[in-house]
Amino acid sequence: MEERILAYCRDRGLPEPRLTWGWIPFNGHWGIATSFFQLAAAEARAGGAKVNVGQRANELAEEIAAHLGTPEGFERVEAVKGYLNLYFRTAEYASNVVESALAEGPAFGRAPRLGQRVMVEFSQPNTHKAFHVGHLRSAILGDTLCRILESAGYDVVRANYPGDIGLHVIKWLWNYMKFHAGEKPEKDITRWVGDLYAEANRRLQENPDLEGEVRALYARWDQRDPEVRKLWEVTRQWSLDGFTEMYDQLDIRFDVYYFPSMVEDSGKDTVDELIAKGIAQDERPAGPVIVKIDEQLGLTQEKYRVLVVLRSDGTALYATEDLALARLKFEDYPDLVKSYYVVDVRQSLHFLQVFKTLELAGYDWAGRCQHVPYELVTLPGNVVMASREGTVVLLENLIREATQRALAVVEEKNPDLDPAQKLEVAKAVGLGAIKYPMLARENGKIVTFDWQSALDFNGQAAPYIQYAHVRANSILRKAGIESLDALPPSRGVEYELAPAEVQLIELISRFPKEVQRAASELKPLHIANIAYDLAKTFTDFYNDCPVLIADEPVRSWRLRLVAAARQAIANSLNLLGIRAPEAM
RNA sequence: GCCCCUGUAGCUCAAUGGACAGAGCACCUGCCUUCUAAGCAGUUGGUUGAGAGUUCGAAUCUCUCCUGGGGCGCCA
Repeated sequence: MEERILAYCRDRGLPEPRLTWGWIPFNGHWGIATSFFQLAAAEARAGGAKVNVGQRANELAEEIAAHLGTPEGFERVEAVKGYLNLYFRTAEYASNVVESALAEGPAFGRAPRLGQRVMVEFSQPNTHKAFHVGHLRSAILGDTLCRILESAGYDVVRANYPGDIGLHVIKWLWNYMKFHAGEKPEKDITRWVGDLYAEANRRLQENPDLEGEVRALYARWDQRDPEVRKLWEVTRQWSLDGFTEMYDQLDIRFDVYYFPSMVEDSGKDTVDELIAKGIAQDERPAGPVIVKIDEQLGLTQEKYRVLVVLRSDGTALYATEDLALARLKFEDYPDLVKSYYVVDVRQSLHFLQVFKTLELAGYDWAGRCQHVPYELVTLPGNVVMASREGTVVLLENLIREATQRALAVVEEKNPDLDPAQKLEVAKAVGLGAIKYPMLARENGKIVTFDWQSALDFNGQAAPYIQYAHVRANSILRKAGIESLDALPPSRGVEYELAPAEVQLIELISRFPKEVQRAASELKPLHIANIAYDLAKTFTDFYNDCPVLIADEPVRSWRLRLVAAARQAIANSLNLLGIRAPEAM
């Protein structure tokens, strides 16, 4: 097609146009479009004469439309306001889209394997602390990115990096040894652990004299006191068990766990290496070990500034551990083409510094490390969630509340459902309602959490998309179609499609491209958008186009379309980590 | 002081540099004897923070301001 247009322009002595194709943005029309404003403008520049570009573009579009006639595979060609619109021969394309969605099934939208491995590190919760809604975004964003990258053809390693050492752990241990010795968590491990941490802080605030005891305990820790280390191991595991419960509920899993405690020593080795290479400057004991990155790079304007890689007392910092962790990841998986860090935006400079320092140290994989920043989840009034301030919404509470609320709605809407299924639906809906708002906005935008909108199951939200899936499923069930094999055979489209049908097919056809785009831009938002658009368009179809009572051949074709739409909706929900219930 | 992000309808957010800037929430008016009303239809609502520039064309790119948030040598 492009060839013919280019040839036409050559023949006419027109400048070579740069054609960019897009979809025709009108509902119910299916095809591709390009504009001739650029060509008209180029022509005007070359000619030097004053012309009305818009008008000339339309003339060109009309000329070319006339020249093309109606090419093979297209139904209609028209020129409108400077655009050349090529309408697909609907029947043929519609059939291709629906049949490929049905044939590929759960793999619809998935790209062929690339044979390339990437790692995504996400959800770095602190052991010995509460898990609250503020921690949820990294977990959900990271999980969804993994699903998207996997679908785009990558082999994905899902990594977690829980903070298992530091002052907060010592405070917790101190409180436990002094006031809770011998106690064990029963259920709600994470809540119990979090409460003890809050209690520790309260005690220390009420009686600052006790901080001496905490410092003493820290010293014992540093000297690797066996009793302290043992207790740390046991209690750390409690926390991790609690996290695992939480991740299970959220349908999130990990392939590998890294811990600061694993890389504390190797981090110090890395710092020694940096000093030996002359990259880091050792100012101990008067000062810390630092890397003057801008100076190393010969920059006159400050960009990377100075990274402190080791405290003056020789103890490790976050940066110390991150240097070693980055190495460890590439030791474990030397073939990583990318090593992503899903961490909040406040650490942008930190990662810029760490990765640049590793590059200075000569590690060629340093350029493959990439920070994927996201903004925080705050409470109304821009209040940051902090366990010490008590300004948190606990994840358990949110899940429980959302699930209960969803259960109440199911009871009301669909009382005949099997009780076990009601619970299933409540979980799917409750969790979907929690996840969707975290994914349906730019990573760099703050999510303000409030109970009312978190528990609103109406409108642009996961339950709406799930409901569209349920309706599609319901039609097929009533038609007696239990599996795809029971669908009427494919005979192509033998009637003129309604606008709602064309629109639905167009969206289904766009789904695989959106997966690619979401993967290359690392933006789950695109999937959240296409999922909602699919649901919305299916609902329009549902209202406009009866299926079960339609005459043949309409009925048979629409049943296949419904099955294809159900598949596309299910696949998009799956990428978001949201379950698609059969009924609700 | 330097750097990053952000600003779109009353609120929360969308929008490959392109056709009338779209949804949801909220408000108001209707629609269950038709494939599940967690739905649908309709009404109301905009000088895309301001100003300049690039471009045939700018919410989108550049510059200068302004608003809000964040970061900047021993916190994580």
